[in-house]
Amino acid sequence: MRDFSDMSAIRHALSTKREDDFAAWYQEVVSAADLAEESGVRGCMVIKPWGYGIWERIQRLMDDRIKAAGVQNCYFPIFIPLSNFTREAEHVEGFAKEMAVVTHHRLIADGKGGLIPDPAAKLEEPLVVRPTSETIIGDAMARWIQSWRDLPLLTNQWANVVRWEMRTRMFLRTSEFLWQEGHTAHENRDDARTETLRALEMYRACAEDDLAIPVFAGEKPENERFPGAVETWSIEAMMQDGKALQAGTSHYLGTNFAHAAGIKYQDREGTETLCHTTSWGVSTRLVGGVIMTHGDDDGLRVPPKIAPHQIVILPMLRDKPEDERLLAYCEEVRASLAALSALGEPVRVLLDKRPGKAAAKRWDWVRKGAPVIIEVGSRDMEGGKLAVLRRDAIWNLETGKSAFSYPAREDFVAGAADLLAEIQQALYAEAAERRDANITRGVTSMDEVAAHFADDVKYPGWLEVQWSKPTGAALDKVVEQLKALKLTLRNVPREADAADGSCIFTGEPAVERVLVARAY
RNA sequence: CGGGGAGUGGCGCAGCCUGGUAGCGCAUCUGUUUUGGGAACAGAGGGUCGCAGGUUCGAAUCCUGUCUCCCCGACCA
Repeated sequence: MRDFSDMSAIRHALSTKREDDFAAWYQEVVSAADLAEESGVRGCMVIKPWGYGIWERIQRLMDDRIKAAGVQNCYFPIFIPLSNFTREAEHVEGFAKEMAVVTHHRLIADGKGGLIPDPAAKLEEPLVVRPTSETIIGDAMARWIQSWRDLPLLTNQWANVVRWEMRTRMFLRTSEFLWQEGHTAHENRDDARTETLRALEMYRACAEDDLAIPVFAGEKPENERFPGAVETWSIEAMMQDGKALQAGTSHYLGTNFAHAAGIKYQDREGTETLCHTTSWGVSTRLVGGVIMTHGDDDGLRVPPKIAPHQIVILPMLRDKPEDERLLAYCEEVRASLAALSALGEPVRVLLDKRPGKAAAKRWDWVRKGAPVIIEVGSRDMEGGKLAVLRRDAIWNLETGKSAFSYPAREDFVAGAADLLAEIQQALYAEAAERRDANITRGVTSMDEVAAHFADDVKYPGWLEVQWSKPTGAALDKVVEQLKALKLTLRNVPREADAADGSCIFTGEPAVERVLVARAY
């Protein structure tokens, strides 16, 4: 991994640099960019307006893609009867250890000023707070599908889910998180697999085009499969510390869940047949991915497509009567920018009229990562100019000062849409270049793997190795070997070259190339 | 869930070992002087020290329990 910067003389907006302590830096960004805060409830966070605004943008863009594919939104209950889970053995085993369970429906006074669950109000059957909704949506599908004419059934829901995680991190792994889960049912394997891959490519497009995060889309190895799935596919992104983040998953579930829930249809010949189902999801974890892909030592940098405010205007108020004229001028600038269209949508501009010095507010917006920050003083107003700061390049590396430019107002407005598109592209290019520079190919032995990931190697990045795709016990052995080095198998990228060597683990002829990395 | 660390004004911390009426920096508010780039000075407000018990004349400080956060591990689409 290349150096984050050689700008040691610069006074950055954060106190922790990525290079010094990436985990501490991450937490500082979450708090300094005003994204989220601890709630006092284990593993649960309060998502603040700027953080939620980014999530809402992601939601909007993803929802458009989902609907464009003909998938319809629904909403299913948060509570799932415990017995639903016992129908699919692997599924229950996969989630049993991390489920929150509701057992009572009433509280009574404990006589000591507190409240306890009323023993008389114990539920006949405990309700599980959904960790994912395959089982309850499967029930609905079984009711909704009778004929081949009812297929495919394409549904999605935006919801919160709860998984009682042992170790949590803001956005990356929280006990409760927000996500979308698509659930579809099809006539046959081919149709279901096509849908699984459609969703996967939708995630790739959203990650790369909207979040500016380059990803590898590919199939997960057998040991990483979703409980109950026949195939699990993922998009994998490289964070700035070289670790991998699984940013979205798409599963081909075969007939496993259809069998468990009785999702059947009469085919064209009148034969009762099990459906083939899929499920796919992305979550608020994507916000964590944005932070660790685009954040820098001054805070977050939000790609324009998902920035709640793409351009922020800061009037240099003096707390004097002439402020009014300046504000009126800034409002004109705001209106002319808001009338533009950039990246396919109206430009989102904020005129930040809060009292306070422009410089202080500027650093606020730098930490939050607004793509473009404009400062306007009375002299700018007289000269018809603006002071413009691009968040993706805020430092003049020669002077160590903020890299303001001072275009004429009309020129800036005329070029604003292009500027936002350029920033979106620049963030993607920077991330893609960094990722590609940190993937090593051609490693042919476990000794080389161990050396590559030795403790004194600061940014080992990822390996792409050839393997024979072992299964069962042979795969378990590989996983154990990698685990000793804190490594995991990520996925087999669809676009990877064909194998032409031997398996790095077994020595047998290789059949494909798989990514190996440390992971979140 | 195992090992380690931590919870004291909004934020960051000191005080705790060796109990004796709570302190610093930043932020906030007021005033003055400034101000084209993260202002200076002066003054003011704000905390039952995570929570619950216990020991004691007296607890931020000692003891027990508990909750939450951070790091390592186990676990984890």
